[in-house]
Amino acid sequence: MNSVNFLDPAVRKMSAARGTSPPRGEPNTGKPVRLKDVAAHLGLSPTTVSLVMNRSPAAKGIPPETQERVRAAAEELGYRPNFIARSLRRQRTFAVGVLLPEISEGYAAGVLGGIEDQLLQEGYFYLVAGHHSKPDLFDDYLQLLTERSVEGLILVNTPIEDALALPAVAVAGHRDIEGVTNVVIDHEMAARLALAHLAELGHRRIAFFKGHVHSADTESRWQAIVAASADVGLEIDPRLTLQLSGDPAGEEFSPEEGYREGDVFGRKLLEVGAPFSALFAFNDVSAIGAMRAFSESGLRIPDDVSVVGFDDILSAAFQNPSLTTVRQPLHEMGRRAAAELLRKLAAPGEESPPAITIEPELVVRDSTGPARGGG
Amino acid sequence: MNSVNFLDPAVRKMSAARGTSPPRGEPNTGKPVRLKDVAAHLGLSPTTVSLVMNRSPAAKGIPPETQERVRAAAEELGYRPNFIARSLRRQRTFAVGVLLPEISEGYAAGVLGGIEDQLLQEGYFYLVAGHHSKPDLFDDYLQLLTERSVEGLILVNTPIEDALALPAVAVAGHRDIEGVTNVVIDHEMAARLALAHLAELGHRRIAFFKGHVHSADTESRWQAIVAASADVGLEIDPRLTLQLSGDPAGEEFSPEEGYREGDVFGRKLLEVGAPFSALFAFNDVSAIGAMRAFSESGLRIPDDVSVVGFDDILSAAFQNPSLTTVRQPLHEMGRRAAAELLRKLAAPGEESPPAITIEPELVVRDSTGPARGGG
DNA sequence: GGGTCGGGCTAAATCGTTTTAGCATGCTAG
DNA sequence: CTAGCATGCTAAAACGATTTAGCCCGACCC
Repeated sequence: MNSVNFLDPAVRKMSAARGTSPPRGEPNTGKPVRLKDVAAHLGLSPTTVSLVMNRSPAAKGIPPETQERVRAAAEELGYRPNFIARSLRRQRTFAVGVLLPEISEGYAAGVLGGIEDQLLQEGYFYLVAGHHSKPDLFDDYLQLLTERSVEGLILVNTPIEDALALPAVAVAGHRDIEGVTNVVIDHEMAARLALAHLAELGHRRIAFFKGHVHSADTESRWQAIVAASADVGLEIDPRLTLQLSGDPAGEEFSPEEGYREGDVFGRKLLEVGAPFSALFAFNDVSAIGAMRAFSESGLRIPDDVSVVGFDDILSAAFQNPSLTTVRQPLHEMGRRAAAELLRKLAAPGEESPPAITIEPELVVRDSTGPARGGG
Repeated sequence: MNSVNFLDPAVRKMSAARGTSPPRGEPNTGKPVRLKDVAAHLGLSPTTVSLVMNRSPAAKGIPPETQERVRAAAEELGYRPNFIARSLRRQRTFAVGVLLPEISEGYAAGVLGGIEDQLLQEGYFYLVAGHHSKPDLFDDYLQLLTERSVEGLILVNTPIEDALALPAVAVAGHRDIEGVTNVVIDHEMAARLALAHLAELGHRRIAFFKGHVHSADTESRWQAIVAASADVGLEIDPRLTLQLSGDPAGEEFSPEEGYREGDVFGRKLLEVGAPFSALFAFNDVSAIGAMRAFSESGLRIPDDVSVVGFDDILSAAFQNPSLTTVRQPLHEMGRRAAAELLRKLAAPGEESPPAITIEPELVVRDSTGPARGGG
């Protein structure tokens, strides 16, 4: 555990940086070079070569001169250790499994990007399985990943029932599972950021879109909004609080649907008749839909109504006007999830936190402005 | 090769579907069950168990009754073969490597989704490495992937110099590399679709955004546009042809930059003074930027100017007006790339096509309409 | 000169499979 | 009675590393 060796990613990184690749000129002779070949070439035993290459503490008995010879030969022959063989012997694969609905979905792709960065930086690889939200595939892929000896799991937007046999971290996990750390956004902070911003602009009557009942985020975020409203002295008008219906899988519904829903609910809001000068939507797509509805009703944004979204999807910046929104740092969430998993792997016994909260960020753009008159 | 065995993905799929997981009630007893354990439990040799589990042709000598006993025991004990050990022995990993700039970028994520679907369907996994367009990382990751014994490579938007030691397929490959199959979009068809659509609406004077000089797509698409224009009898006015500058890495530049560039070039177009009734942009982000510039100059879309984009990014549908665009079927391109790679792996000797062209699709939305008056 | 110690290595077991080569046993054919 | 041949299995050698337990040799000590 405490030995510095070649299997250790840190050492791998070093040797990679050192350019251990075979000399430019020499063509790759058919078969790869094995440890045995290097040993034979030097008239030494594989043991010796292995000890030297891994900088094993047991190699301290081997004189520096021999060590140099070994390393030179390895370089010359273009020796690259076979990771499979190593994994088998060491019972370590330096690989983790990632379960997610599907990659093309914006949310998961963003998180995956963060996971990717962190893992590769630490010398790990990962295997991804997209289950398209079909629960029976969860188990199948869990099996396959386990067969492949992944050391841990990251679940993105993947609800599971039972405890897992491997260390795991969940992003947007919808349940509390024993031993699984959840990476969640700090809803209190998100609500505070958005409401403080609107309050500062003079808005007093604010409309809200609540998320679908089945989404885990809905309740915690709503409670945070209620609390933050009280803090800044705002009253919430139930008539101006609309619950989106969306689809049962939570974030899974298609952007188009969410957009259309925002449009529909934006109109509903106008029909209510109660005055409001701002909308805090549950997510960007519904905010964009609502903006369209408002515009078509002749309201100008932000002059007549300010709109705040949630997520900061790519197109938020491209809207006209561009959308003020609470950014979920998806990349960061992926990074943190990966980092936490690696921590668990490194310290198997230790207690790990049940949740890691990530700070959202308010991105102020052009869809919010001062409230007119009474707000 | 022609034997049906347990390592064969097809067989794996079967057994996975059969629900070979350990009985619900029994808790996972610490260590996993090995082949040897099953053999010991039955009083048979590991050989026999292996032959049966793999449905090896050599198992024909083993009576059905024994085979049944073996399978029952495997199921009962919850035996799952260790993939690592298998990979070592068989010299097959059923894994491929994917090199791409980064996942969060819309293009690569879309393609990766397609790769994912196809590979998992065929029983393969994949290892992803994001090189952030740093050429020195290409080699490093290539090394790491090779060490991990991937069987082939898929390069997404990853320009390489030399031939590769492994079977490979490139998506948006910027060069012709010996032995690497390129998956490319059918630019001729794309140009025909867009221009026919505009011509049909009566547009005669069309402005164009050309891509950055370093992007591989730029030249082929432009030539396709020139050819298609001739076909429908349109003349191209050089004054209305603006070359985007973007960034050297081609598609790599950030959406924000692309958007801003579209805005700037949209204005430039208006300053030229030559009349035009439609714009065919190089991609959606520049199209969206240009739409903003046009709107701000008091032009109405599509009444005064029609705009056609390229790519069909998520936000194209959310624009106001929604953007008519030529869709690059990224998912499909990923699928095809993966399928072609698997084909190469299955038929090592065979010649493979230097390129696979994918058909784009015109998505007509609200940013295009009939040309007014003279077009 | 015998014992001990350290220096410089190596033999062999191991990880969990697959696969080749072949060993008993019993039956049949000649 | 014996060669030949199924039948039903198994021993053992891979695959390519890591790692434990020593081996051999010379120097040193007393």
